[in-house]
Amino acid sequence: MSDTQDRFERLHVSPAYQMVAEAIEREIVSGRILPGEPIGTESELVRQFGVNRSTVREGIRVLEQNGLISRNSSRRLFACAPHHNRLASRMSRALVLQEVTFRELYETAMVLELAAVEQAAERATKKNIAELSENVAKSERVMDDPARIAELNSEFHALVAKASQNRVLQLAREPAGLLFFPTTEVICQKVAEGAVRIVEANRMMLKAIREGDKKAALLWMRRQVDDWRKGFERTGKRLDQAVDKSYLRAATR
Amino acid sequence: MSDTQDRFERLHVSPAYQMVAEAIEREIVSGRILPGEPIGTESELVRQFGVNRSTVREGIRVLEQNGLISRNSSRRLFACAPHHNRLASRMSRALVLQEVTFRELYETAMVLELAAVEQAAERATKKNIAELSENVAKSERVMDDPARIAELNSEFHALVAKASQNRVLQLAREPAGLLFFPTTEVICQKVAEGAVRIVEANRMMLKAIREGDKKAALLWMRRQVDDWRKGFERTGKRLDQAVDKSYLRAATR
DNA sequence: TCCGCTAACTTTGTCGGACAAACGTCGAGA
DNA sequence: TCTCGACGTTTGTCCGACAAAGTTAGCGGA
Repeated sequence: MSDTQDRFERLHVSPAYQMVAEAIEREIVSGRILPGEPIGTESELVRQFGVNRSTVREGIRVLEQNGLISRNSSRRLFACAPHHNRLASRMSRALVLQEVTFRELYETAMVLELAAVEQAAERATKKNIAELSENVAKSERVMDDPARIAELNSEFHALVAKASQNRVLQLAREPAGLLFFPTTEVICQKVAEGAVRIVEANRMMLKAIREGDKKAALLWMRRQVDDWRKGFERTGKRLDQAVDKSYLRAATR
Repeated sequence: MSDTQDRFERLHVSPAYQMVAEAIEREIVSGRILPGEPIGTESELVRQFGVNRSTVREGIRVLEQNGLISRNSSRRLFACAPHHNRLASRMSRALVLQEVTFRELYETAMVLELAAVEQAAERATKKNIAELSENVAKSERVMDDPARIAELNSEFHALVAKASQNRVLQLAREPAGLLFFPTTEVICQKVAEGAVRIVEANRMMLKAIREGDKKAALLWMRRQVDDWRKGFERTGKRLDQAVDKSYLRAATR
């Protein structure tokens, strides 16, 4: 047998559940099924694909995880355009499992946050500014609650990215942001003036964004991220240490 | 019945398949199961969790999509630290379905590629430089094949990001990169000197990285991304147009 | 003794059928 | 007209089964 020349290369057969997933995925990605449209019941899919319900259900799990389909309150299936935030927490988890260091996080956050605030100063809408204002106002009311400050600061930066009107940038900064900003809690606990400086910087960034003053916006963002590094080092940790798994809880909700 | 005060809030019961997935996820994320370690057979999991095999299999699909477990050649399950590349293509798809514009892509790519090349100039290892050199050499041999040039250029930028030794930055640029660089194919087809300028810029970036010359590295990167925009506009498309679904094929492989 | 081959055994992918709980619907009664 | 309950539908889960592919053990030959 083995003396005959191989004429054909092995053909790889996808499992049926994967073909089900891919078939539905194609319909959604191509736009033939629009976000919000129902996919049909499981039995319906069983009938259409001619496979068993268990098989259909495995395919559904795949698509659900990819954010391409979802179940509404009544558990019926419908298509949805995956919002990147859903995927960002997965990426954060990947980063932690890869044991990335705080330095990697810091350097990347610096680049992305600067870009975000610069574009925000250029394009923020009234609504964006209102959201940022409310965030700053809330922060000013909880200056002595490090957890709350960290949470609001995280939200502030997400809002800045949103104000940039650049969804690609929003996506790019999200995974790092999810890991980076929760660390400000520890810093606020250890460094007395931590919270004050954070909220001051945010207030100044808001002002700069409102006035369209890119220079000032960049200045205060840089100052805040720099502050983060100084504060971080003052808590006794080193930048080249890996980001702890404990930050995942905050990042993955 | 309804006149009695609500004493308890509705308790939300997760489906069994989800609990299976979460239980295994916890073990991996916490480090009690290390990447590469086997998870056990389906029957084994059936025995441990006391649920049906169909239920276990649905849980497995969830984890597989999250990149936390995988099947090796013999289809046995084992844990793995999700490599972000796996997730990046899903993010690219999310971006396309959100109909992000080429402008968003361009602006973000500019920021991220500049940061990547700057850090690469600072930290590239011999191995990184060898990889980059080989990439440039390959490109020089296929100057008249736009598809191949686009592919190699995409790889070049991925290698630059790798040379930055910053995995968070690598992750952040990947989704945009997957969509951005395939577009160079069309540009090379329409703009005569396109391929020449791309390869020249890459050659100069390689030189700058080898010499640790950040300034030059930044200059050539900026020039290449600027070139992209000019070339893009010369093909008759507008920056504010949404990224086409057709680019997904290249991005999701 | 060591190596290769065959025959079990195991595991995965798929199937058919089944049932309880939750949900939606629709008609009867207030 | 509005409310409520019976009914059918759908989902989540279970059981049992089988073919195909992979793995292991044992056997025979060199």
